[in-house]
Amino acid sequence: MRKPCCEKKETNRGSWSREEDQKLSDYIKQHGEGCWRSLPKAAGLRRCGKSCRLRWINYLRPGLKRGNFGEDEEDLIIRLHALLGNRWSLIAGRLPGRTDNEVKNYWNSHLRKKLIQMGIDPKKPHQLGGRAISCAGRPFLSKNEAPKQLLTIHRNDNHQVLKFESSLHIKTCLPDLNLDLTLSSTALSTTLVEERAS
DNA sequence: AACCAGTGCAACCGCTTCTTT
DNA sequence: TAAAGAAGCGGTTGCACTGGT
Repeated sequence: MRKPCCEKKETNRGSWSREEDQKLSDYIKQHGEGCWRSLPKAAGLRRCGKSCRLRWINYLRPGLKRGNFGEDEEDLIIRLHALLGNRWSLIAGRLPGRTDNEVKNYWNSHLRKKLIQMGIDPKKPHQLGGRAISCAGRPFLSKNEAPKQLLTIHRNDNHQVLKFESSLHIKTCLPDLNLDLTLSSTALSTTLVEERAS
């Protein structure tokens, strides 16, 4: 059996106070991130290391964008979700200033409903040439699989074929889903080309 | 004004993955 | 190679807030 990451009876739970935020920010600014397990004690916080990490990553880290998602961000999330499934941290990694928790919450509270209203079942696979790119949250890429290098894109009247390395071919059949993707093994940069059906 | 239901989001939990020994 | 510990991740929960009655 693994030991718990902290003694629950000795730690605060629930919402963070300003003082706690300040202590955490100050400590990380001074010593940098890392060693979350020992951080609470060193920073004088009665919190679990996990809790500190979450608080820093999601709310205190500099450069975070707060507030409403833009239309371009929404589109990007929808497309990346179709491609990657519920891999929120990967999706958030493509949205500067957004966190995985924020993207996940936004998907669950806004985008899922929006898709349903549009007649798209977010749980059902987006059919891409008979190959599901995501199904019930499962991505077409396996969990340990690095994004493939996109080699070519062929466009036809109402679909496009994305040709990846290792002979992974994807045909998009959704008329309003026009992707211009550039994928590499180290980073996935995505440029979206809006060609919505008028 | 009080109550209730719905919603959104911050935080927690437990499992998985990664790293170190 | 295996085991143990740390970090990361996604699902879920709980609570504050809001709008309707």
